[in-house]
Amino acid sequence: MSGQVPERAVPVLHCSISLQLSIVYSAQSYSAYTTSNYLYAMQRTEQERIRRESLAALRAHGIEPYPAAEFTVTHRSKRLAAEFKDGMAVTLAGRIMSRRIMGKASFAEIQDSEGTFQLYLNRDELCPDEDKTMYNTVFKKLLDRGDFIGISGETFTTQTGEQSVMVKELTVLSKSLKPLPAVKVDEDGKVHDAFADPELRYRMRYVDLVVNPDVKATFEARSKVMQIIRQSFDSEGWLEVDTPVLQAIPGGAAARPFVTHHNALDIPLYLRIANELYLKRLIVGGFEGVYEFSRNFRNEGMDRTHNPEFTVLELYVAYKDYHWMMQTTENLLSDISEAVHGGTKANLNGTEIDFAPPYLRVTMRDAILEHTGVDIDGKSEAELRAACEQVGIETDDSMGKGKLIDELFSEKCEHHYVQPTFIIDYPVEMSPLTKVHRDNPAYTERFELIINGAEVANAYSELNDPDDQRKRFEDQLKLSERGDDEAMFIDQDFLRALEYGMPPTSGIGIGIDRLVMMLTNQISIQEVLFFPQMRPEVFHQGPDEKGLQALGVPEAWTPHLVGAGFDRPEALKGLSPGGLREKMNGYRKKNKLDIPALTLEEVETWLSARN
RNA sequence: GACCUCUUAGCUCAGCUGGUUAGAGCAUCUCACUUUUAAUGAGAGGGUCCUGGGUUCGAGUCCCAGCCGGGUCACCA
Repeated sequence: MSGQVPERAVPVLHCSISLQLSIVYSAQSYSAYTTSNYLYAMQRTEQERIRRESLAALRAHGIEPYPAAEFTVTHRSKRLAAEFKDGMAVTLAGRIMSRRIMGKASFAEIQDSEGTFQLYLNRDELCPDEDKTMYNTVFKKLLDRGDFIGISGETFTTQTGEQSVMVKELTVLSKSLKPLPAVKVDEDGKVHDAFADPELRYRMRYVDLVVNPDVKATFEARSKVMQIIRQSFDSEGWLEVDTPVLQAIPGGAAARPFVTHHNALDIPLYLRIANELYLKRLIVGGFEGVYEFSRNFRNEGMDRTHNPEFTVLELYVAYKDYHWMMQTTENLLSDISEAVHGGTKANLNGTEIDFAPPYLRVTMRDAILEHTGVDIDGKSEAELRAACEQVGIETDDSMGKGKLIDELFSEKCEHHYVQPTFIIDYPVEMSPLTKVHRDNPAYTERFELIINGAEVANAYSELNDPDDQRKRFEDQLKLSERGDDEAMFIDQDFLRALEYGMPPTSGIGIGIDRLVMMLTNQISIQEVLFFPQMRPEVFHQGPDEKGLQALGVPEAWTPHLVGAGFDRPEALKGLSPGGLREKMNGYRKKNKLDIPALTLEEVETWLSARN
């Protein structure tokens, strides 16, 4: 086809409809072209229909909208902007994000992985010969916002001073069939008509990432955080490892696990709630430092700081203690902040957080004393329970000393610590995997890092005395018998490993999702997870006339069942024959259908075939 | 799991005390336009007002139930 305006009239329209059907009903025979299928295809939005027409028209012009061949670029947008000189020959690829068509010349924005760049398309530059199809038809009519193209051309600066590429060659790389949200940014950088609905953004993160550059930046920061940690740990010679996600005993933390079943072994398996006990086994095995970015799973509530699956960086280093780990942690966080922000300071919800070391160290006893007036030192369980009641914390009989102290801290103290603070020396009852404090056996060598009132890291001088560890597990078992459903399971193999001997070791778990939240000024964990957990979306599958006919519904009736909303066999589930008959005969009357009314027997046959 | 709240065009949103054919901007389509940039000018099309009941002469609007999302709480070392 040569030149001139595209015919979007009847022939192209037919072509596009048959194309839609072949895609939508590829699993069915092509003869499934019936009234209701036609209607279903027509239910697409106008904009989608037009894009499919353009898709078919591109093919009619001999242009494959989804070519297989590699397309090699010379530049990406950010680097090109940095190295920009007039007169460079460049090749770029990306998504068309906007077009400003002015007759025989146009401007367009192309977006690649680094950002956007302006293109200038001039009819006679793009099409120096007689045939102006590529500009008049392909670019102006058949391409849309969202399509991927590759271009080659020459750089120049426009009258208004904008870096641009004069396009000499244009290659269609991929046609987009759904319109992107129409987000616009004005000259003050203000965003108009933002794509902001959280449900749509999380369910269709791919769209979110395309139209919201800040979202992309958040995830780039997340990746940067992990990259800095790897670099830092690898340079120490510590080993990145993988340990089981499917565990027979969900150990290392106290939380409700997800349960699954292994068929061959015929046993229940749990998705890990922590990987701690496995990494310690590796220290027993002789590695000096091991770390893992562990995806953990906890079958608990979801809110803006909890997702059922989340990522914890666990690090264990032999011959170290928790003081060393505090220094290591504050230096690491400072380095991470430098890498992400170019400095140690980060803004979080209007508050400036400073990651520069050293961080304040406050013992748990002092923290509780300061914020509640209660001195936990030497208190019995009964005294602690009374103290809790006194400051307005509800208690019950299942709560032991550890849990009572934990309530005092998390209810009354934790939120006071906004700047990074190490809360240290936790009571022994709430730390079953931690070595007792070198100076006082009522406490343990444990710290948590609190930032903006939330726990970001948890670390110990690891308990390596096997007999003490066994006793601590047994204490947990007693708690569990009292009804504390968070108490830990006993892992006999882990105890055996300790009996072979584990060097003194310090370990830490850093909540990566929360750390990224702190560094990227996000108050919801969903903003730092590409695909946060959501209730599954219900998709409308479209009508299944063959399925209805298999139940005995005559061909004359199937389109009308579909029209009345009974569009698949499943839609008939649990209906009463009388009710369905009445409804469909009513539909027949209302639409003046020229087919015999349904009998009760007929409808009963369909339903009994279904149920 | 409990309570509160929201859902209107592809996107962002108006829609009063229930009242004619549900509106706007952007996006889309048609036409014009060879350095624009939230391009511009003229015209056009586009709606399951989340779903299902109810009240009413009449429901986007009021009532009841429910879905999805959001929030608060519970749960959560």
